[in-house]
Amino acid sequence: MSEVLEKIKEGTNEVISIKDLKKKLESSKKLTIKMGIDPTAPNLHLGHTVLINKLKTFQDLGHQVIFLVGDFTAQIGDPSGMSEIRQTMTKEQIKLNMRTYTDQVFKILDRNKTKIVYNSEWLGKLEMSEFFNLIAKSTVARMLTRDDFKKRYLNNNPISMAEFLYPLLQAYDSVVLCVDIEIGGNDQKFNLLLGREIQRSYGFNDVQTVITMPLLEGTDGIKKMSKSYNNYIALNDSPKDMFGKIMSISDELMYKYYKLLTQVDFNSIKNMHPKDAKYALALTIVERYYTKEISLKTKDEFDNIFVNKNISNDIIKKYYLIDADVKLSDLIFKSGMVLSKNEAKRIIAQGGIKIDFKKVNEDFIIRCEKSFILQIGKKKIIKILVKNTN
RNA sequence: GGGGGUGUGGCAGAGUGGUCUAAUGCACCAGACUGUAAAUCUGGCGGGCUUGCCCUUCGGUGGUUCAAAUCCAUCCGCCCCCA
Repeated sequence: MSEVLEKIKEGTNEVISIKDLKKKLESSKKLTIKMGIDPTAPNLHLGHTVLINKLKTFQDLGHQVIFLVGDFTAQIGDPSGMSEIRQTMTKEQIKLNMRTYTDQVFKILDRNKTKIVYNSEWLGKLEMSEFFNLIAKSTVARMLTRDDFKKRYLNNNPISMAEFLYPLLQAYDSVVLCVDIEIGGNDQKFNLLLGREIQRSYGFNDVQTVITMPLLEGTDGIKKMSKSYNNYIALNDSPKDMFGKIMSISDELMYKYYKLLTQVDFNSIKNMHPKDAKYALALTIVERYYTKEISLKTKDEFDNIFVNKNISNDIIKKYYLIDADVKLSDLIFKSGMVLSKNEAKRIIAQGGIKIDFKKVNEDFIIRCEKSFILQIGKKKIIKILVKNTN
């Protein structure tokens, strides 16, 4: 039993409370574990996998895992950690995002053993009277104890009634689903704890155990991984992007990623050269979401491009040059790799353009004689194919 | 309902008639150095071209003025206090 408990506790930020959890595990009842994600972005990313992995632990122990898609709550917007009012999302946006979610989840969880639910199923049908019954169970003062609400309130920043009530809806999910354990990110702590209180108000004898997981920083190493900060590594990023993004993180962050995303023993990597350790991490992650073969191939490609400066045809984007004469800046703009011609000119002026691996300046004249490789900065590489006019 | 305040570039935040494409910081992009690291340094960071000029931007609209982010009117958003 203590072995199981250790396994569950591993990597968590907090378990509230351990005593609860122990009791539940000892009851040998099949427990219901919930984790919810609002489909506010089309992709799940590695940050989410920290939670999903923990869910997987419970699944492997034979418990019932519920993956909750917050299609209803997404319309309101979780205010957690937000310093400003959230844009509400339309049903269409949400639907679009939801479509890709479940497949991505099953890259980790067992499809046959996972229950997927959508909270619009019950929240969408909630009677006004029942809704008031719910919100009567908490108080304004209680809500304002939440740090981000308090900060916003003190800074005279707006808090909409909708987001103010959000935590109650999440708590209500736990009531409807009779959840024994809820898993969430560290920033979810308030919402998760409120779930306990609300369950109690609804007459639950045993309220949910709360497990919080540390937040995974994004590739910038500062903010939490999130679509809105554009610092994420998505589960359906191409192997090349996934590999590249991991290689570009700082060493310090790499060790955190090891801790939160892999089971690798720290002792086995601490003596490695950071670069090699990072290679190993990138390989591990890409392998998990693709295959070993793909991960190895991706590494080769990566080395080819960035170490050997040797680019093979099948790994770069292609662009067909049709016109006979094109200015360099126009070509760069037309290739779609920059947003404006001015930007193209700027990059040229700053020496950021290479053609066939040689730096070129603005006087460079493009000859429509043979195909060539165009590099814009370090990361954008495309091959320009000269269309044969005859 | 009454009173006060506020709205500036992706974000934060200066600017209260011309010198404003708008200080500064963050973010972002490029270069140098590297391990496509990080840190640091340098440059850039609205659009267009015939590179010197043109066009567009300070919540929206209208106005005053030779000249408006800045003044006036009006509308919209947001915050606070009183009820």
